[in-house]
Amino acid sequence: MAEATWSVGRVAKRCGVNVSALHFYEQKGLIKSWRNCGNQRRYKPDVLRRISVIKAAQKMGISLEEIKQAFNSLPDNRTPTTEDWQLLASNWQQMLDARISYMQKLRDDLTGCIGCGCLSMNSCPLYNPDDVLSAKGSGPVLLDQSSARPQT
Amino acid sequence: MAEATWSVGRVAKRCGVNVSALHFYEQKGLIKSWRNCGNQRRYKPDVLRRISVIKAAQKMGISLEEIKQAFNSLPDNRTPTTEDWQLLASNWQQMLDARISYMQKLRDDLTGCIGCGCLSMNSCPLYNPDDVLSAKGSGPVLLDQSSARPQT
DNA sequence: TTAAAACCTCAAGCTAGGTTTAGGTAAAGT
DNA sequence: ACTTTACCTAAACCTAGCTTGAGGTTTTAA
Repeated sequence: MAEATWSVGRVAKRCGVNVSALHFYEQKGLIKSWRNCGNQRRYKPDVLRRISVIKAAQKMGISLEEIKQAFNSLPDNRTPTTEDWQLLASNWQQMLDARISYMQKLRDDLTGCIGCGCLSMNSCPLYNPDDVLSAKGSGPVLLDQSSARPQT
Repeated sequence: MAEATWSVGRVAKRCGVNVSALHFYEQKGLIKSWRNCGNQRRYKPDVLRRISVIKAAQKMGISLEEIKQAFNSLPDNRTPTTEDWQLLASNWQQMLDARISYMQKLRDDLTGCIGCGCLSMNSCPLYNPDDVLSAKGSGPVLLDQSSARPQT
């Protein structure tokens, strides 16, 4: 059985994040801790899963705010079960599927459009901002693609 | 034939971006202009395509810096041809394909892992930061997913 | 001809997702 | 006992990708 209580440094090391990131997540309400008699943070083991999920979700382009929302669907009074986590995951899977199709459409548009003569500026997705392509802000952050790129 | 010269406001309106964004892109070296006698920016029509490409590329998670690099492969002395643009596009397509596979792997990992019992913490991709999943920074920005999400 | 709309520059501000620094306390190893 | 390591808080700083504001000029429309 895993140990019942974790210090911030151990959690950080185990999860491959900085202590400062854990402070940050706590401040944003994504994880919780209690304090020992010397005011140091102590964590229940399930914080490890939370952090793993945070990191995985970020790679899917999900913002901390959205992750927080999703975490709100987890039970407050008990350690989340397998089913709790799977429910959460299934929502994200739908989103991922949507995102994947979107990327595929983008790739196809790129193929069809980027080099087109654009005889018809009114119908070209590249030229027309009001298309599916239009953006309102600078969306979520995606993946570290170092693994998927030739070089950086 | 399209008009031979564009003001910043007209370009902005046509492309669905703010004037401030055009200033910004110019400052970053992504687009060029010359000035009229009253010091106002004037653009050649091919700036429209550049901006469209910038916006499309951003939706694919490509940073302005990377877009700038790609633009460096375009000819300096003449308006880029269809072939010039297609060469640029084909590189990005490969990257997009890689990114799509990565997302698919993530989705599968999520399915397999998020709710697992994690009897084996040493082999679970979600628990182990040194996996493919590991990130060094907060990668490129992806897509406005407003169109691909249930609600926001 | 005059007023409004568009343009200019430069600097500061904003959001996300953290990191860094400073100054101080607690816990652990020797 | 003492020294090192870990931890604490608060505030400042960082990058990307812009936007906003201030103060002034140019173009355009009536």
